[in-house]
Formats: sequence, structure tokens, C-alpha cells
Amino acid sequence: MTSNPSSTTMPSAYNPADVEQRVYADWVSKGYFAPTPNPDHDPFVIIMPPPNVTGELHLGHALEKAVEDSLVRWRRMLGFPTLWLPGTDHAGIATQWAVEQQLASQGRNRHELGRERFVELVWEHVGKFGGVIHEQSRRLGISADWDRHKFTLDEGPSRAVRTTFANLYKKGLIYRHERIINWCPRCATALSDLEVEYQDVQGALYHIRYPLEGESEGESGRGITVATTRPETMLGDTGVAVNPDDPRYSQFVGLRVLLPIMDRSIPVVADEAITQDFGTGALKVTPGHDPVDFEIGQRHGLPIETVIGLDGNMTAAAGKYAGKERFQTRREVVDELGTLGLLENIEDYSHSVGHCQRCNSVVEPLVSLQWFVSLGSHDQPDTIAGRAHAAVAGGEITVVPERFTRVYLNWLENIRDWCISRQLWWGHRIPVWYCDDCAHLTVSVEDAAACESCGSVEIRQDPDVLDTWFSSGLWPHSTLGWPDESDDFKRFYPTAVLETGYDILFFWVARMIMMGLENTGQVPFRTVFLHGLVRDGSGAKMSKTRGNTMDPLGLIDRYGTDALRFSLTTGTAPGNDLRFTESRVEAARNFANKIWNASRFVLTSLANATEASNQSTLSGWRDLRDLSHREDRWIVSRMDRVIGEVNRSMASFELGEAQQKLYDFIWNDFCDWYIEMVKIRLRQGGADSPLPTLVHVLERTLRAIHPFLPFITEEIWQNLRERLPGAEDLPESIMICPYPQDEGHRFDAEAEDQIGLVMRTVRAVRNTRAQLGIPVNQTLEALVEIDDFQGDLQSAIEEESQVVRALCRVDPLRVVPGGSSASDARKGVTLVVNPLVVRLPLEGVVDLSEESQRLRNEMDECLRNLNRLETLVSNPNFKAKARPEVVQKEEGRLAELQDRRQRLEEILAQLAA
RNA sequence: GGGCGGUUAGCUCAGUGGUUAGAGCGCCUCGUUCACACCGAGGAGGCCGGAGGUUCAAAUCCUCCAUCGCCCACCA
Repeated sequence: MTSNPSSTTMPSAYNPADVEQRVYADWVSKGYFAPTPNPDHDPFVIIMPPPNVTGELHLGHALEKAVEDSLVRWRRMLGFPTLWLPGTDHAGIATQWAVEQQLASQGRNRHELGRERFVELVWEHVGKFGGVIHEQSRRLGISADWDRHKFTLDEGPSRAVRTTFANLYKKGLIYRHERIINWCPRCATALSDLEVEYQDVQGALYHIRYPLEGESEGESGRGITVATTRPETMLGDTGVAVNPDDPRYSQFVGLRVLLPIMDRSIPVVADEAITQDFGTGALKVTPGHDPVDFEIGQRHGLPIETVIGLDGNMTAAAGKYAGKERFQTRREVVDELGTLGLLENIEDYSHSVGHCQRCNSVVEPLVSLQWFVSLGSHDQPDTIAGRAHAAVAGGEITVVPERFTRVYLNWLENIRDWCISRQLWWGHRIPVWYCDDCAHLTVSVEDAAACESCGSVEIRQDPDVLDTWFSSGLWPHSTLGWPDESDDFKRFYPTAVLETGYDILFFWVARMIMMGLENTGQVPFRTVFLHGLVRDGSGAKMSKTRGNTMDPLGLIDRYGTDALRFSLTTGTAPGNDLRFTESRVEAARNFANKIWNASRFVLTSLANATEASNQSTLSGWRDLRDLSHREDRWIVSRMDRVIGEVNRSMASFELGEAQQKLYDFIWNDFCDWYIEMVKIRLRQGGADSPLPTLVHVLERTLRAIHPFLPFITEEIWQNLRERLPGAEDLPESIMICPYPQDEGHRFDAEAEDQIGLVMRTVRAVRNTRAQLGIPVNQTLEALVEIDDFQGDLQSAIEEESQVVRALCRVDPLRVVPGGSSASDARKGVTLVVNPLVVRLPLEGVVDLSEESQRLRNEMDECLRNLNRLETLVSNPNFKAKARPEVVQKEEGRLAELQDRRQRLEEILAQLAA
């Protein structure tokens, strides 16, 4: 690396602002983000979910990118040729809506401008705000291959869109049909089922009497009373339906009623879809404005009346209400019915009403001519839906967390054809040309100049554009070059992992699987990895209108990128929503600072070591052969175990687990214990310097945590590389180093046991000191009793005695045979630290009755546990059925507790004497 | 109406069969010469929503209930 750390000495607190921009620029300039060939591994590819082109970075993006970058960095360090391909989505309806809002604020609208000028304006808007989000994303330190960035409206992806359309059309899988669809009157476009959001609305159920034909309105007499939440649609009623089994209405079936206001005669039909106990049991049928009514109408040959127009106003078919706004019409119709005496009841009624996902207008179902993709059915293997279903049901694609598998399959099992045409101006225009002369439809990848049937040049392109998700559905293959057999497509498709929020499982993930299989015959990715939503501290969805958003860039400014990333991805399980508060970032920042200072300690120790005594020993830091010190063997063993666990967690997408393990290791094992132990030896100097181990563990741990904390690890790495004698040949960046693996041969159970005992001893003494309020600077005398006096334990404790002495301020510390110091017991505190007994003669400091009470409490607890364990172990079923290693473990524990009981008994007896 | 998820320490959450259930934050006590006060040492605090069941063994698996949240769905 050519850039240097900002200063020659590391400041006492990590300052991300000094580091991040410089380090990122260097990574980019070195080209590390591009895939590096490696014949030993298949490529690891993630296609980044393309954000909306004029969007801005929010915490959801930050979470997504943090997760993906960690996976990508980990794989890259493992040696996989790794590609993370970024892109941007034109976001048809969202972007058009944004520009329309701007126009509206100037009192203008797109129709005044005309299509061409409006689209130019959108491009200007994109020119101004497009790319902002990726500039912001770079501050997250993400290692995406920016050179491969794709935009959905780029030439390549656009050609993929047209090619797909043409292919599907030729296969008969895209068709144009008049059908009832969801219409947003504000956006003036059709919407797919998914783009409609249902919200509960407090409305009313109006009971309206339709007189039998021949009766006059208002006459109290026979008739059928229907119930509706949308009285204005009655103007378009073409029938009344009742359940065939409903005795109340059986005599009406086949008769006709008079539609009030419109004075139209409409038939009464019988249909199974009618629920007898809802409302009045009679349904007014409006095939033009309700999906259910549409189907009933189809079954009974009822005509379709369109009384609400594309603009949300009533049409000429609405008689005297023509031209009136739909909700105004509702009020007036209700009034008129009241006047006519036909309004029998109005009851409060809460029901769910579809709203436009984008602009929140009430969606109007209406009949119109649209393009659809025929998806078939999940149980027909040769259909789009069938293949998409089989790919997941058959395990070719794995969904993580697993519970979303069923969600996905259920959705496909109920899927209907996909309405893909949008009456918008911003997007991929439908590649269909209509011939004025012969009415033929020319479908073409290239712009058509003439009708392919009659050659006429009097052709007009379909004015509509395609659903944004149509192009996003092609994303994994269209970004890699499809429909060309490009190198990237051959190398990188199918991709490995698709990581995104569970909220777009249907919108995007399902569509990619459908379209990927359709176009390439292969799944687009092997694993779908879903994350949850970022919520605010009280669990509410973050949104600008709620005003509860947090700006990721502000958090980066205050705490650093690494802290933000760590806080978003730790302490949460995959797929779960995350309640996010600033205190999480603060905690992560503190952790980063802890790493920084531990590193500073190592580097300072390096600098302080005398040249002569350390040059030679230091050279062994990389492979650490034949470690003589127990502490060194302990920390290396612990580290390797953790690294093994981290790799396993990563492989199963448990990023939070992986990070937690590293956090605990670094903070507890490395900083709180190892560094503190090692200070003693460093102060003493001497031949058996801990420096090689210290450097080894730091270096390896930095690599292990680099995928999560990319900036700080790089900065420390550079410091290390610069200041560590003989380290010049290390790779020039931590991000191109190999990821550490556990080396099982370095697991050292003995060192872990013995250091564990040292730690327990130190804690016990510290605890006593704190309880008794013994000042820190007052040293205590201590006797450590060991039963098997001549054994390994004795030498171990004696070798570690200076550690114990330093860490809990005891001196002198004498190791004696078990029971030999019993006569001192009376004078102080006795700690049972199996298999040791530690005696602290504290005559006068400790109240002996309190001490014996403390011991009795300990004994009580011991007996409680013993009781439980004895029952367990003496149960013959336990030995017969439990796994042998569990039996062994529990028996060991039992023996230890028995041992402990005996010691406590002895001590209590001595105290009583 | 169907489905899914949550319910674990004061708060936010980890923890899918096996020691005495963990973390961060907060709280209490003590401590700043020697990496870090963005710190250290010690501590308090939980019958893991309830009830049954399976099992040698349940926070963990099953059933039911309660409660909160989300998704899907054409009862107007």
C-alpha cells in the first residue's frame, strides 16, 4: 500500500475520519474489488439489489450492504474469485412520481409538457440525483466492483428486457387482454396486485333496497335489499346476486329488479360466491368495478358498465353524475337514495381498502386492456410458476432463514397472471408496434420501422412502459450480459447468493427466479438470504413521514463506518427485524476503540523492546513453533477455536454469531486476560518474550474480523506492516490476505484448563477483596493448597504464580500441600476454587461469623446442585440413553461437586473448632 | 379467514435438547503513573408469557391458551 497511516504514532483514540476516505480510495485504486481468477474455487457472486436511481441511502441500505460486504470480503479472503456487482434501478413509478410532485409544486403537470419533454425532465432529475446513493454507499466501505455497475435503462439491460418480451410473446406467454385490474387514478396507471397496499378504513355499510320491477321507487313493498361499502358503484350495477341455497331469496332468482336512480332493469342471479350471513345476503353486482363482481358477471353473462373513469371521475355511463368525482358521487348518491326512501340502513363498518403503494390514493378496480405474463400454475411443471416453485421446493435454491421457504411457496401457489403494462412515461417502452393498415402486432427487439406483416410504415408503438419489476426480474442475468453469451455471463451465472430484505421476496426475488429460469434455464442464485427491517427504538417502521429516520451518514460522521456496520449486524438473528438505537452504534464504536488500543499496546511494546533481545525471537511470530508459555498456548488455542466457530457461523449465514464470538474473544480473552498477563513478562524482559504470540494473535484476529470492520483493521494492519521488523513482505492490504482457519493441532485443552483455573482463582480473590473493601494497593498473603502436591498442577500454579500475584495483588503466594495450612484457616477467608483451596489470612479484617455464613451459603448451593446431579446420574435411563460424552461430562461434574462439598465440610469444621 | 414471527435481566436482544441461561445498554460499589474512562475490577438483577405433553434431560420439541406484531386473502 502506498498511502501511509496518518501519523507515525497511533492516537490514543481511533479516529475514523482520519482513515476511511484515504483507505477506501486506496482499495479502489488497487483494483481489489474486481474478481481475481482462481482455478481452485468456483466464483462467488452477489448481485447487489439495485436501489432506486434517485434514492438516498437509509439504514436499510446500510444494513444490506454491511451484510453483503461481510460475506463478500470473507469469500474473497478465502480465495474465491469474488464479484459483487452494483447497479441502479430506474424505478418507473417512483421516479416519475417524484418528478411529477416537483411539477405539481410549480402548478404544472406532465400532460402540459408532453411525453418527450417530460422524459427529458426525468433524465435531468436523474442526472442531478442519480448516483448520489452510490456515492453515499462508498462511505460504507463496500467492496463492490464499481466498474461493472449497471443501470436498468442501459443499453444491455434494456436489450435483455426487449428480448425477454419478444421471446415470451412468441411463446404465447405474454398476451394482451381486457380484464379488471387495479388502477391508480392519481398515477393514471395500472398496478399489479402486489403494488396495492390494503389499509383498514373506517367506512359504512349502506343497505339499499332495489324494488322489484313493476313497483315504483319509494313504494314500500317487495324488493331486495343489498349491502355495499361503495354506493357510487351502484350506477354501474348490472345484476343482483344471491346464494342459490338462501331460502329468503329463492323466489327472486330469475326475476328482475329496478336499479334506482338509473332506472334500469337488472336480473337477480344465483351464485355460490355469495355469503348468506354477510350484510343482507344479497350482493349488488358491478362487474366493471369489483373483481369478485367481474367474475360473477362473467359466469352469468352480465354486461360490464364502466361508470368510473381513468381519472377517478364518473363517466358518461353514470348518467347525471357524469364528470363528478367518485367520492363526491358517493355522498350524493347516498343523499339521493335517502330522498327516494331506498336507503334502509347505514352501519359503521371497518374494512380494508386498496391504496396505491406509491401515492397512497385509493385504488379503483376497473376494466381495461393490458399486457399480462402468463405464469401458469405451481403444479404444472412446464409453466413459469411451476418451475419457480420446483426450484425452491426441490432444494435447488435454499432460502435462509428457512421459514421464508413456505411463504414463497404459498405465494406461488396462489399466483395469478402478472399485469406488466404501466401507463407511465418513464421506463422500458413496450416493444410492440400496431399497424394502422392491417392491425398486425409487430413485436421486435430492435425498433420496428415497418409492419412485419404488410410492410406498412403506418405503425405506432404501444405507448405503455413495462412494470419496473419486469426489468429487475432479469437482473442477475441481464447485468452479466445476457442475452449475449458474454464472458461474465458464462463465468458468473448462476450467482451464489441473493441477499435482500424479506419485504421484497415476492416483488423481486420470486420474479428473478421465474425470469431467470425462463430465460437461462438455470436458477439465478443458489441461496436467498433475507434480512429484516430496521425499525426505530420503539419498534415502528422508519419513514420520512413519521420523522423517525436516522441518517447513516450522520452516524458514520459521529461514530465511524465500522461502528455503524457492526451495530447493524450484531445482536440480531437472520431475518429478524432490528430495533435500532444510537446506543448500539456507540457500543460498537467502543469496541473498535478497544481493538485500536490493544493494537496500540502491541505496537508500543514492539517499539519498547530492545533491539538485540527481540529481533531474533520476533521473526518467529508467523508460525509460532513450540510455544513454551502456558499463556501463549492458551490464547492461541482459544483463538483457533473461535476462528473455527467464526468460519462455521459465516458458512451458515450467522453473521451476528460470528461477530459476537470475535467480540468476546477480543475483549475478554485477549484484552482483559492475555494482555494483562503478558504485561508482567514484558516488564521483566527476558528471552521468552510474549511478543511473537502477541503479534501473531493480533494479526490473525485482525484478519478474522476484517470483513466486519474493514477500515480499522486495514489501518492497524498498515501500522503493523510498517513497524514490524521483517514484515515488508506481507500482502500490501489486509483485504487480500487469506482468511484465517482454525488449526486443530493447536487446540490445547490442558493450557485452557490450567489458565482457566488461574482465572477462576484471580476472580475469587478479587471478589473477596471487593466484598471486604480491601484497598487495591494493599497486598494480601495467600496460601494455595493442592492435594496432589507433586503433580502437574503444582508446577502449573507455581509457574503462573506471578500472574496470579499481579492480577489480584497477592504476595507472597505460597503453594502448599492440601490441608497443611488448615491452622491458618481460622484467621481468614478460605476460597474453594476446585481443585484448589485458597486461603487468605485476614485476621481482624474479616468477621469470622460472616465468613462461616458465607461458606454455609456456598455449601447450600453446592448441595442443591449435587442433589440434582445425583438424581440424574443415578437414573439408569440416563446412562442408557444419553450420549456417552454427556454422561461423562455430568459424571465429571458430579465428582467435582462431591470434592467441593468435602472441602467445604472440612473448612466449616475447622472454623467451628 | 389463512399463515408466519415475537413473548428470556429495568431496556434492546442472542441463545433449537445436556454444567449454575448470556451480551450490550442502564443501575450499585471501588479504581485514573505504566494500551484504552470510548476504560478497569467487583456486584445486584431472570421459576425463559401461561397450562398441559414428549423425553433420562426442555428456554429449546409437540398441543392448547393468552398477548403483541407482520404477511397473505375477492365476504360486498
